[in-house]
Amino acid sequence: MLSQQELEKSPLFQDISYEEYRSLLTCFQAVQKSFRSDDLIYDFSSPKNDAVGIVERGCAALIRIDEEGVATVMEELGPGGVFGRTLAFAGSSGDSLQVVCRTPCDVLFIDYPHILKRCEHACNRHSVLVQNMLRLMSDKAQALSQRVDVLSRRSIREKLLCYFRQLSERAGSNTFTLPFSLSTLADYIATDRSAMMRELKRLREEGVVRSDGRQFTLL
Amino acid sequence: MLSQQELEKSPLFQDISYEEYRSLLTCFQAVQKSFRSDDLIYDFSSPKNDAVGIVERGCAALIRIDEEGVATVMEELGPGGVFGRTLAFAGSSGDSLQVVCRTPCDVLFIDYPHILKRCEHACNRHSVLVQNMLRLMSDKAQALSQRVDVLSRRSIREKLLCYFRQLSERAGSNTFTLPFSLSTLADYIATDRSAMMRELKRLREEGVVRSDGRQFTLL
DNA sequence: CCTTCTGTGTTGCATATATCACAAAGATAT
DNA sequence: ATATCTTTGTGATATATGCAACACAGAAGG
Repeated sequence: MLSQQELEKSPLFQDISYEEYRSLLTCFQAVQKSFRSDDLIYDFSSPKNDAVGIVERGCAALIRIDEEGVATVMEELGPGGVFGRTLAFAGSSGDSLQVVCRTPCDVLFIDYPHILKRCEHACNRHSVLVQNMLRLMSDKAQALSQRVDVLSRRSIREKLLCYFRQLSERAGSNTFTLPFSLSTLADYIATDRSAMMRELKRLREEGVVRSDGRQFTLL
Repeated sequence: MLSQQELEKSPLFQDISYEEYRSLLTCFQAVQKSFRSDDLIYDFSSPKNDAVGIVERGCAALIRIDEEGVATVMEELGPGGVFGRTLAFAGSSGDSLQVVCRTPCDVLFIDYPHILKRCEHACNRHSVLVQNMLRLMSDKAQALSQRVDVLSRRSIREKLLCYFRQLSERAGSNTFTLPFSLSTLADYIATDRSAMMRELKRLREEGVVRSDGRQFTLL
């Protein structure tokens, strides 16, 4: 349950009053849970719940682990991040898909079909919520598009540069900070870490980028 | 302008009457246009319009062309397909992004911010439309997720198998048909065509798949 | 009919990338 | 402080992948 102050910051409950918020929680059979770092938030392999999760506070990550145990970061989920079976990955049967807590999190679970169904009460707050949800889904689609943009590049060099340009654009500056470690970055662009390090060194030597730890500058 | 019959099939205007539909078009300053094969539907490089396009009928494709002129299929857009600057690709400055007509198309262009803004009339049809739009965006997110799932695999072999499993699951059968040519498939999984053909041959030889033209069977 | 184009199938060769292995620096916990 | 991690950095080697080139079939179009 969010406090009144937290509610105002919530991307999902924007423009919704505290009273409306409370009645909506009931209406949608919503459940809010808190997690600590490294907690398992959600496991797609257990087919029990078809709920949708929305990150209200903190950070989480969607991880895929394939048959050989290789882990890949599929998505980074900040506040407003949405995840759920219905809107992700058929999940090639063999591998497991999990949402893992990065920093202490509040996550709201909602029965998604309930949102898409027309409310018999035709309640006004419902439609505001749907509108907010649409905003979140647009953001998600955009984030995924950018990911595809990076992954569809044909070499490590191009992948790195593409991702750097995205970060630089987001930061509004030539200098920016990686949201995760270099090891995770290799994972994110779906290549071998050592190969990526080599390419990174080359980029530095050629004067294309400058880097210090996780801080980078495009030249 | 859709006919009454077409309207019922439209994914965006589901549960909306013909009268409501007509008043919505005005309300959203929507414009419907028709295209023929190979027509350029939308170009992201021209920053004039921030509209969102929805494919009502026919098929289109979102194509990226990078500095060196290499084209990559970013998305296949069928009926219900959504595209627009706000919900895709920052587009690494250098390369151009276009939506191209595949089969004769009807496309509806809507001013997107207008949808996300709250309607001062609080009209009921508006909220139904938002709900339908949410459904479309969910579908889009799901499609993009699956694409990421494929692209994040580390070898051509794994990419192919992952994609095949998706198609097989979608078809509900071990046998399925590719939605496009083998050449385009290479493009879709972001690898070299000849390298893909080689891997495909190996898969056939090892008895992992059977294939005849665009028809495949997983064994 | 011939021409032109796109899709398919295959090969030799160069090289980018993965694999494995090791070492040092920082982080975290005991 | 010590031990145990993870992260970063680098190199030698094997291999997967990209590239260029060619041949053939079928479709589309004049």
